[in-house]
Amino acid sequence: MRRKTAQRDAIKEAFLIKNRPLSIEEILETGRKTVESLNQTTVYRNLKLLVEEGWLRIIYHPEAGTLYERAEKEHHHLFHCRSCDRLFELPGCALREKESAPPGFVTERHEVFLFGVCSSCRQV
Amino acid sequence: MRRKTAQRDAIKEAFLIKNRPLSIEEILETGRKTVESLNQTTVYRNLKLLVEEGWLRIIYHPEAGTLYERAEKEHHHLFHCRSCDRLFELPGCALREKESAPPGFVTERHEVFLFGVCSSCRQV
DNA sequence: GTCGTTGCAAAGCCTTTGCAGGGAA
DNA sequence: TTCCCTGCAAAGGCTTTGCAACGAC
Repeated sequence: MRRKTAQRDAIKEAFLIKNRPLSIEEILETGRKTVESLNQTTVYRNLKLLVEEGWLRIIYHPEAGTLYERAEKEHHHLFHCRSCDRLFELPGCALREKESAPPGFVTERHEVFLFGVCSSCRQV
Repeated sequence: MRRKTAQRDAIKEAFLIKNRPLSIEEILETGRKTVESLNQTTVYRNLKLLVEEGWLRIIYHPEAGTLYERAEKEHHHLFHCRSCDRLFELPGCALREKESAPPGFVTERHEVFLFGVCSSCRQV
């Protein structure tokens, strides 16, 4: 039986507030605004639980490292701006999944990481 | 000035022999067939050098972990089979890069990881 | 002989585990 | 009261750094 704790609520709340992929550090930082004593180990343990129960999804990003995001989010691609180092969630999907693998292969899901310069940085 | 060493040659040779993305462990294992004394630290140091000089490229794969591959390879996507756990390099590119990001964003490169079942596993 | 390289050990990250005390139900 | 959860410390992986010896040139 899973119990309700202030720590776990604070961690979940961090995702609802920020509404974007978060690093361990950001989760800890944001969660501590609600539960000051929030411990790093507790964060790791709860992230694991939340991934197991399908509330979160893990992302291994080449530039940003390990991130977590809400699992219920619609499929999207991540764009990393090399200028401002921000990560953008892009709507839609420009991958032709049916043509993504040779005949006989069954593609069940995919991850796309885009790299370049975002529109704000472009204009400067 | 860079010197020619048996260790570095053995590491490069591993990529030429295997001709696919390799993990640290595989590089070490393969390299030791040529230079028995090959040390893990030496591998790490040389991989860093080879990435810097553009001979290798690093891949952070969600399932396979950190891998290295020859930088001169043509652009391709990686397919991971959840049944046999093998990694396939797929020819071609099914991403419509121009449409991959919103107006104003400039996509310079991308990485695509596909997940599913390969044709050999499918047939069993 | 010079100084880039190597091997070994130690140190550094990031993440997980052990354990006793604390708190939800 | 039960036993899940937390915090702290210690331990585990993977990767980097320090240092003395080695060896390419």
